Amino acid sequence: MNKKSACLLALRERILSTELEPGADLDELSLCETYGISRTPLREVLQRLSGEGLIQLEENRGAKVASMDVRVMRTFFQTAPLVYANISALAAENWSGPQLETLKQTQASFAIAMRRGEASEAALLNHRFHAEIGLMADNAYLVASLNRLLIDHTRMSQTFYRPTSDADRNRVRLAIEQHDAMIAAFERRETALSMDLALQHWDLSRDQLERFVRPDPLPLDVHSLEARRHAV
Amino acid sequence: MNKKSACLLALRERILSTELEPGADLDELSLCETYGISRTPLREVLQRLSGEGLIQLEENRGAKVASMDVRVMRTFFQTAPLVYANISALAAENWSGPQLETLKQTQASFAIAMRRGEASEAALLNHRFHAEIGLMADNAYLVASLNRLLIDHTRMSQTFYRPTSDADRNRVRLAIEQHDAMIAAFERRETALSMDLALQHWDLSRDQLERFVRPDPLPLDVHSLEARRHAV
DNA sequence: TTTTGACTCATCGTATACAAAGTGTACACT
DNA sequence: AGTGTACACTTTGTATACGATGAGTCAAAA
Repeated sequence: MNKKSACLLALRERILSTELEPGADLDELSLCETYGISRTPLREVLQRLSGEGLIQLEENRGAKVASMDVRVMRTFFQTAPLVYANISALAAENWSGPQLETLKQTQASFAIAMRRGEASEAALLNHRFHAEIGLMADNAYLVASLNRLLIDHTRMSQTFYRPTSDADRNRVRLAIEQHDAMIAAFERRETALSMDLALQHWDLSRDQLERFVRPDPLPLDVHSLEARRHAV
Repeated sequence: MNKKSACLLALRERILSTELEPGADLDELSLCETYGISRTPLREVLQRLSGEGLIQLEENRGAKVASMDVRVMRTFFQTAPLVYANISALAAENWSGPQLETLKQTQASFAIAMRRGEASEAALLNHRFHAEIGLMADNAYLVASLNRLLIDHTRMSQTFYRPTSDADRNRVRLAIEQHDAMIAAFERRETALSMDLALQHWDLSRDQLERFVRPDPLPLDVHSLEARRHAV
């Protein structure tokens, strides 16, 4: 029971951090050994992960980490702003109890991880931040979409949290500021503003992600390569 | 493998048709007997159903059919038009291959079931109709929301397919016509029209569902009761 | 009479053993 | 030499037995 949920948590993180790469095969027996449980509970964990969209199960052919082909990318970019904006507005409207406090703590941890350069940790905490906004929205239907989006978003954004230039570092700082602005908007229950901030946040993220999907073309000659080197 | 998926299908239908009522406890052993499989595969089926949002699993406390309390209703009515409209537009844009043909067949079966007064069958075929539109939309993210919505929608609309008045029968006929109009719009890839038709379809459905959620108040005195009887 | 505690029983969770399916390799035949 | 088939091995699927947890009941004490 405890080991099983530990296994579930661990596999989730390993998939989200792309330590287990999209499309990778998962071997039941070795996973059993790793997490010290037997096949029955492990298979239940796999069923759960499959339900969350993190892995894909094929009859008599084991489990694979959910793939991220180019076809789904398009729909990702198409769908994300709609869902993020609405979830954000709903969160401002519906959050209750200690949820905002929890969100603030996650944001604090996120900022720290970022400052320390712990890239994977930062990506997971960013994931958690947005998942918690989903909980605040209190809309089981839309959250289903949100969680699917966040899986791919987190996996794609791995590089984002390993900034290699000042421009990148600025973008990361802006992202953190946007999180703070969102928290403030939620606190005041400013629905329209929350929606707007979510869209701004998305714009930033999208620019970064598109670079991941469609990286800068390789330099054509030595001169542009040199120019590039100084720019970075 | 065959018996297992049969069990999955059957349980899905029994839940959607509210033969298994929201909140009902599910006993593993009796389900094993019913479907002729042992507990291990049955539990995997339950995990799957849980992933789809049809049942809820509680640690050491078995499985319950997903409940439908009033709190989620509100978010249902809030969310449905957004998702249905967008799914419909995407379906018009993205359907491919034999999907439209399949949809037409489902619609035909639906109309027949309706004409024959097979209420449960009609509700399930209506569910399938909209689930197929989800597949046509080809957007894994939004479809996650759609499927959650359809679960509750189908369960709530059980009464809809048992029309008891001429007015109700007219509404059902209109619903069937709207399905046909949607198919035509998809066929011509008319995105905007498809979205509009989905919203019209939703309006019709919403009126009916609200009656289910908030039924007409009981008559206050004998006179209004009498008037009511003639109206219906 | 009510409340609390222990005991029993039903039900859930896990491990292991066995059966089935799929895959890869080696050998033979064309 | 290339292809096809058969056999063995790896991996997945299922059943069953046993251990653990929670719920219900009965009795005893306050």
